[in-house]
Amino acid sequence: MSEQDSIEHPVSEQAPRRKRADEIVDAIKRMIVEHGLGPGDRLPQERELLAQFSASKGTVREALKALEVQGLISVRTGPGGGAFIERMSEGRAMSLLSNFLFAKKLTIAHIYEMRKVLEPLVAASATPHIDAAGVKRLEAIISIYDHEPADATERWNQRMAELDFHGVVAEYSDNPILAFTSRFLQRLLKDLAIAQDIYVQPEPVLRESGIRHQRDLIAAMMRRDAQAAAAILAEHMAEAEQHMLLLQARLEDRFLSETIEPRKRRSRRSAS
Amino acid sequence: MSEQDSIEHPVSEQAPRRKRADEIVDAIKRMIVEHGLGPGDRLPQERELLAQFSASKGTVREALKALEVQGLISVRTGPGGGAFIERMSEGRAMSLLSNFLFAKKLTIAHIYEMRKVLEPLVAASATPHIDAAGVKRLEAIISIYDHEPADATERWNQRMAELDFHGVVAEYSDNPILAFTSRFLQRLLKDLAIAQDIYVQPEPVLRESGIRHQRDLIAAMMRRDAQAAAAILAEHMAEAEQHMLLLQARLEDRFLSETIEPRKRRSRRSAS
DNA sequence: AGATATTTGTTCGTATGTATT
DNA sequence: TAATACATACGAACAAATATC
Repeated sequence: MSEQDSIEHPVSEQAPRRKRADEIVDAIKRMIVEHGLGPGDRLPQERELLAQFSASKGTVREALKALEVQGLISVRTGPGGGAFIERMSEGRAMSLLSNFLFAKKLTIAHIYEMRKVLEPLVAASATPHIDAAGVKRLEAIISIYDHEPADATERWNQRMAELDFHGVVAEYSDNPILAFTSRFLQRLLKDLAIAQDIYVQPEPVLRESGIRHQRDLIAAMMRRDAQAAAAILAEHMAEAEQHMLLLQARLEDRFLSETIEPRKRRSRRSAS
Repeated sequence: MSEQDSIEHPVSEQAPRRKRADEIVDAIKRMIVEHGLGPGDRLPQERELLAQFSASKGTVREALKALEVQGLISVRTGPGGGAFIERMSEGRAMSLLSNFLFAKKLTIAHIYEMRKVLEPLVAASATPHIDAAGVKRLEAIISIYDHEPADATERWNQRMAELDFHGVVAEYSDNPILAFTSRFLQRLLKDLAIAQDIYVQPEPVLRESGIRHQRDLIAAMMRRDAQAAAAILAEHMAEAEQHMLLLQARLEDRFLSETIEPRKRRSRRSAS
């Protein structure tokens, strides 16, 4: 059942004896596309599904749970309730993806390697579509961090807002996969443990420079100059990367000097 | 249960009455991290979980199903069987993500907008790590399409192999998120309906040029010239994009001329 | 190869919870 | 408030898969 999603190569690899629940998952998926069901439409209720697949409640329920986790349906109780087609939220997609990347050890360098080339693209593709409301939102976000933070908490909030700034820009991109990737990278930065350490460090001079870049960006977008917008973001990203890597290096130095043993093994434990 | 994954804003929105099965999902997740369980380690068996959560079999099975769909565990029957920690496969991660992007209407232009900047990056980051075995694999792939295809099927296989070429290069990148994104874009191209139409069209001169680029790339990587590798791929991608957009335009022309009505809504679905 | 023990997979009947009217 | 329509949860019994001897 590893790759039962989407349409795969019909290699017909001698039927690995699928489980009933997984068959039902696929059957319901087919039902959805065949009947052209869209968000908000309702599937047959449990009773009917039981009859249709001649399966028991528990089994059908397992199948529905699987679809729910994939973000394809949501289930409501009560009269008129049942399973309804959903469109997967971006947040859920990101959570699912995070589970995959959790094992791989991502670094700030990895993330910025992509942001350096993607954020300029995002800015350029958002430029034709930004409007007054968008500009207003961007300026509201800037106002969160246009002043010295009072304490560590505010400092942290300011760093999060800086990332949100780029998230809002991405909302105006007409490229869905680019916008998603950009925002996902922002979320990874928020989650990365090392980044979290960095975000509570006082920053040297980056803030003024960052804000200047962002105001320049807004101006460029308002005069529909996509090329300029991209150039500004390229510079901004290069600067941010430098800054993050520098702080990271400092943190690691401090960590090493505080540590006695050079390598402290993180012994995975087994329950067997 | 929309966003119970990872740490979300603790807005404390008055306990939306979580479902038992979802509570168990979270409890097991916590159990995994607290005990530091890694791939291959086994969870307690159903019987024990029933006791531990004092829940019924159906309920814990629902929870296990949810974890299974998320790629976190897999369940085996028989003696010594049970639920085992898995590391999510790339294929599964891509399937999950596809479900999210399915609703958005992606175009070839969207995908190549990203590939143009990402593939050069991939090539550069793979350059220090490619080895003789990798070069051999790449050359084997090239040999699939270094000649005129005999029929439509072979033509299609050749186009798939061209995409696989870049997938293999990505395997040697040291940037996990970059490699994943690159390979995901390749998969999207394989799946995109329009792209599938294009791939059965005879190509004009692109093949020789593409193969030349790829041989140049191999040479650049072997002499560890990351910058040259990136430059070659930038050119290659620009050419491929041109080619795809041109063929797409031709297909659309043909489609329009065959159609009586100027705008024939491409209704994804009929039955509703 | 076959028997057996172990563990998940499925079913059925029933009871409880929840939202609509 | 009560009736209704639906999902949610429980428990016991049985079926199927698989490792071990």
